[in-house]
Amino acid sequence: MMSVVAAPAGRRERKKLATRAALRRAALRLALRDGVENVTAERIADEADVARRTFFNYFSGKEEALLATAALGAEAVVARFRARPPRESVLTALRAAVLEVMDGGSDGDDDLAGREHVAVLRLIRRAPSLLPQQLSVLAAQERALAAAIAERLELPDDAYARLCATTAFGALRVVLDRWLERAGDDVTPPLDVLRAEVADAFAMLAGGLDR
Amino acid sequence: MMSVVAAPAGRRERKKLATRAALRRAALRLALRDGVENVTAERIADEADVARRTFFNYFSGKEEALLATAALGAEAVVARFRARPPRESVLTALRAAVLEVMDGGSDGDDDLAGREHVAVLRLIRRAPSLLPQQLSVLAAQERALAAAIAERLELPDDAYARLCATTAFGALRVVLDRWLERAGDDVTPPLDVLRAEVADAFAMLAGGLDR
DNA sequence: GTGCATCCGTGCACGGCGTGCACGATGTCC
DNA sequence: GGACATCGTGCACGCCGTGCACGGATGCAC
Repeated sequence: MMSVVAAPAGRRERKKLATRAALRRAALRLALRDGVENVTAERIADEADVARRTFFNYFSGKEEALLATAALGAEAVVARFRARPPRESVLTALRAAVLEVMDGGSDGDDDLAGREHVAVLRLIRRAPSLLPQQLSVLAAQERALAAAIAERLELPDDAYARLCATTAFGALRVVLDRWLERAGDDVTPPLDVLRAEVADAFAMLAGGLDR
Repeated sequence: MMSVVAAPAGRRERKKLATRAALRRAALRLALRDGVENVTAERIADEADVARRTFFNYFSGKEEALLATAALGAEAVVARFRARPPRESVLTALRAAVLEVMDGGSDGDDDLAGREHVAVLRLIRRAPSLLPQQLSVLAAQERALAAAIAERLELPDDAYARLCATTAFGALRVVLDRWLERAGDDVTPPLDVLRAEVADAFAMLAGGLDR
């Protein structure tokens, strides 16, 4: 089974995809090796063997290049949600979608995408300069998720759909943040705990937050 | 009754506060007059009659200067929440805090702060470059709100407090966004509708989101 | 007030950023 | 294989954000 994105058609399209991916991974590699603050657009371009100007044809800045990896994860959640059977309630489908993505999304790549995503989240925690852009990425996916929820309910995009989408991604952000907080600098924090806390958070949302 | 911030003591402190406020309002004035994309750090500094270098002593960039106005609103919500009687449930106190801030927060200033805040929110809708920073401002206040919730419950800062804080600000963001969306370019959209939708959103959160 | 320590505003310089533009190279279509 | 669209690249420009050093204003103790 192929990834979430459709297969490219012509050679031109394939090369563009390859260049974009090369830049994205070059940015991640440099940030992990030298630290986020020492990454410049020029270095990323050199690492990917293209011109500085070309880098800016693909990304608006180093932050966007770094967070492109994180964006893939958020997009995957939306895609998985759309693939869930329509009989499930919204929150049930959302919880399942999140857990599927965490488990590697049935990619055969030894969950390489998942490891990269966790690495990016760690970078963000240490480099506050990336936080605004990450939140922006999530906000963009919130809109997509709200549209998907509205389709599922066969209702127009209303307050409920938007609220669900925002709340779901918000909960995900809180859970991941707390998970990374406790994990410190360990190589691989326990995944079971993460899964359990995701389930807990969604249960709170479903049952009502008031106390 | 004085504003949320404590009164300044020495002359030095007062001057700093005045300079910061002057820069903040200068930024807002320029953005409203010339458009966000035509605002530069140098113009803001000139408008406030200080050097460019001085501007950067107060704000890290034009976005932070513009969003300082919005940050005041978010901080006010947290402050009002802390002032609510501890007997109220978390969501009840939060809803009341939000509505209090919307009603001008008992400032005698003819709700000038409120008008400025709405103006900034309009700017953000038209200028996507401000969105990341706005979300970052909200995220910072989420932490403060989570701490306040934890204190109220006399519990350590746990998942519930964080989830409540994130969800509350998320709901507020969604409601405000939809409100501005429908209002278009009207001078002053109906406030009653906004109040009602805030109440609706908090009711959804309290009752549980699942469908 | 006088002296002193501290803090603040300012100018300068520098490297990085993001973009408009023009031109040559490469893929695409018939 | 020729016309056309698209992409990569170099160049130039203005803006950004910061380290540094210096002079003036402020606060404090006496």
